[in-house]
Amino acid sequence: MGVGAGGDAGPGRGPGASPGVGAVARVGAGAGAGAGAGANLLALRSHNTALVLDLLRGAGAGGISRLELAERTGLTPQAVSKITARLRAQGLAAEAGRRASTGGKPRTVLRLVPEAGHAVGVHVDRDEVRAVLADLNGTVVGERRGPLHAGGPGAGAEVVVEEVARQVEGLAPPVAESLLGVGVALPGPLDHRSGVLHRVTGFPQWEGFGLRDALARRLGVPVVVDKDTNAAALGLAVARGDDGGGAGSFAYLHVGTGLGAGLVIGGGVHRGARTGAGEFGHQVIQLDGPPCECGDRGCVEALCLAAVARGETEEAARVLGAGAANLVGLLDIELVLLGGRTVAAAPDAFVAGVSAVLAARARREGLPGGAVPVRLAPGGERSVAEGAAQLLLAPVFGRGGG
Amino acid sequence: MGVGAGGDAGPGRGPGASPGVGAVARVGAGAGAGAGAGANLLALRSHNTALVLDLLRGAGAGGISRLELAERTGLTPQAVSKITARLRAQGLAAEAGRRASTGGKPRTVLRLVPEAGHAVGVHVDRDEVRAVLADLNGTVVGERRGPLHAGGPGAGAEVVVEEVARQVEGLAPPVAESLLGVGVALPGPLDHRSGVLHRVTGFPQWEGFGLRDALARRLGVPVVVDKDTNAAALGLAVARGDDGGGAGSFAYLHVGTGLGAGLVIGGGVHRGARTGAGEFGHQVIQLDGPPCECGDRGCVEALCLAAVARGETEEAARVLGAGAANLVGLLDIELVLLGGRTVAAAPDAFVAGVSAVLAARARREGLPGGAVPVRLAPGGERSVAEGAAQLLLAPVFGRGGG
DNA sequence: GCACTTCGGCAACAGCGTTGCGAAAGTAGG
DNA sequence: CCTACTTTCGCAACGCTGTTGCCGAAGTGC
Repeated sequence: MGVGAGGDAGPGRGPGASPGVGAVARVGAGAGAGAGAGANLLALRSHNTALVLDLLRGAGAGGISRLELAERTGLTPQAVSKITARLRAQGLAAEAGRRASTGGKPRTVLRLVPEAGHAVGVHVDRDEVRAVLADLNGTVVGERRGPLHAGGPGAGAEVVVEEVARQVEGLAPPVAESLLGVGVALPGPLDHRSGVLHRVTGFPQWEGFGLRDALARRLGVPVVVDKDTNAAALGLAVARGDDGGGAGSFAYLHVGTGLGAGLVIGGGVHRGARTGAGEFGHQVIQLDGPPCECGDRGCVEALCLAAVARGETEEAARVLGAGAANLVGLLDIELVLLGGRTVAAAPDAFVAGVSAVLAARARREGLPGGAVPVRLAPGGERSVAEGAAQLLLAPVFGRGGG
Repeated sequence: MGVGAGGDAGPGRGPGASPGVGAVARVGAGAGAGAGAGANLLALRSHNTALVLDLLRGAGAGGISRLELAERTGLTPQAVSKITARLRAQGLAAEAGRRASTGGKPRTVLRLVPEAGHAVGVHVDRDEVRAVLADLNGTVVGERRGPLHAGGPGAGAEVVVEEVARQVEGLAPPVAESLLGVGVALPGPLDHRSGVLHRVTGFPQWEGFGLRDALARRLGVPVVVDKDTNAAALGLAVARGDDGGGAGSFAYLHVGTGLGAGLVIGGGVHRGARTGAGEFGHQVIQLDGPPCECGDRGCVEALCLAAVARGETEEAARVLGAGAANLVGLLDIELVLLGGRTVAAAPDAFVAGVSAVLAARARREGLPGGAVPVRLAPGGERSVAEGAAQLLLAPVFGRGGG
């Protein structure tokens, strides 16, 4: 029944209960990174179990029958029955009514039991810490906010650890069996794999701080850190659903006080060799153009934000569109999503402006399928925190990410 | 003993001999595209077998012992013994001497039997067709060249099919049991999945032609088509070896009569949603700059080639570097490789110029690890054809690509 | 010649998905 | 109400996977 968080992705919490979600989160058995990648039977089971869980989640409250699961996964109905029986025994799935009959025994509908697992997502912003408690569905079942006073010199990163820990403990007792861990999203470059911060924008004193391990020690649960744009992109990827296990790819472009991006390729966040991918803002689109804060010239961020400051929203959108077109051409993604405060101030203008650039590009190329669509990213101010929670939830459903 | 080519990736060739390489090439069991992605025992075996084959290939003539294979894959020695026994029975692997003893029984060294499988790689260029016959190691064991007279209007794509078929048949009888198939690399946009050409540069009359299926029908063996830059990048990825199963990522930038790129992420070629990724040349780095042939303005290709035409190699390299820096920032890749005739004309200048831009970027970022290295792509004029052969060989070793 | 170390295959095993088959639970028709 | 049919789904046996326990094979070192 219990959902022990295992000891995979961070410091464990002592001997957990029966093998639960944690054991599932491991594998992938796929072409991921890592050394060996040899797959054994446990890996096989974990992979298929995660696949089934992902479909159950995608089905939502409506549920999904065993035979549908079999069709979608390519597994035999009997294999699905075994897997779902295990999930029901673990409390992760449950029967939920039955479909209308088509002339025979009606299909039994299965659904995910969202309460079987939880994760905390924390959004550390410039002046605020926002934490949400999400269940397996990603539904927010608790929220807390608090100011962040770490701006002053001398106020080290420990202050942030303490503030984040306070918010987390206020949301969920760390001994709760269903707590998978805590995901923390914050701006600026950092190393996702090691959990070490690098020159986070606005907080120079955090350079080199090992936030993940410090917070994991403090809270006693697994912790994952990532860039805010990656968290937002992950949240959007989950929200989209993507065929259940699809190869969905899109770029989330965030225009706020800065300009960043989160890339989703094959259903998972693409982080790159040093987990620094997605640096969209300092893409040069105007050789020898106006200087940017980063020291280079003609960056998208500098051009776009300058246009915004001048009140020329159309020009800002055109610049953003040029950067997006470069990105689309290089990666051949399917969708561009726009978000952030600046976009929210004039959503239609930005969507139209970026769309126009991509449409012109598609016309020139003449490729079948038409232009890559541009849409406003759904979700409100809480979406980064929700995405941060998905940093822990997604692996349960086989969305390890790159 | 025989290595039937199975019937996976294209029209089969009738009932093959014993299950061989073809059966291995299928799976991945991973996070690839496709619908189901449910993994069964066959998928598991194929995955692990491909992994072992990849390590055997990477070990080269020196070979590798069973225990080393076990360490590298994470499998138990006994599992490796079973897998290698199967491979030896199929003729894909063989014992090759033994290591020096370390106080006990010396390890038996295993090696790949390259002659157990072959693939033909064809490079269709503007005025020439070049075909190579490669064994499992990728070693070229046969080569043919012939002129291509398809430029004239009216000369349809069938002429090319016939010319390619003639070269292939001259190299390898299509009934040879060890022939896995034919890979064809050609310039310009095309759909890798369906094998349909789109406006191949220089051959407008090929628009919409289903080259893959036409050639497969003509030859009776599986055919795969891809962009020339992707083929070259795949060849480079294989040549690098990459830890055996590593997450190697790099960009191959080709500067010839045009400017293209092949992206390797996670050891496989990244092709994107519509298999059109890697369009590096028409990345805009000079908003409202000089017009490009593509109809846009300020593309890298236009700027770079114009600088080359003016004799300003340094400026050309700087422009290329700016594009490469954008790419590195977006994807966080580990390496940039340069190739093509234009680069070959002044290799040091290009490598130095691109390096300088990336070094400056790394200095600004201040990230650990230093700048992304820039190197000249190894291999000569034959490398695209060799890479095209890898389109068939790579899947045998689990390098499906994205 | 003996003790020791290390490699690698044989045999038994647990666990995976698969297949064959039958019980359960509906609809359709008398 | 009863029967015939369809469809779902679980039990049991099966083949195959990697794993474990064990032992012979083949070296080194004393």
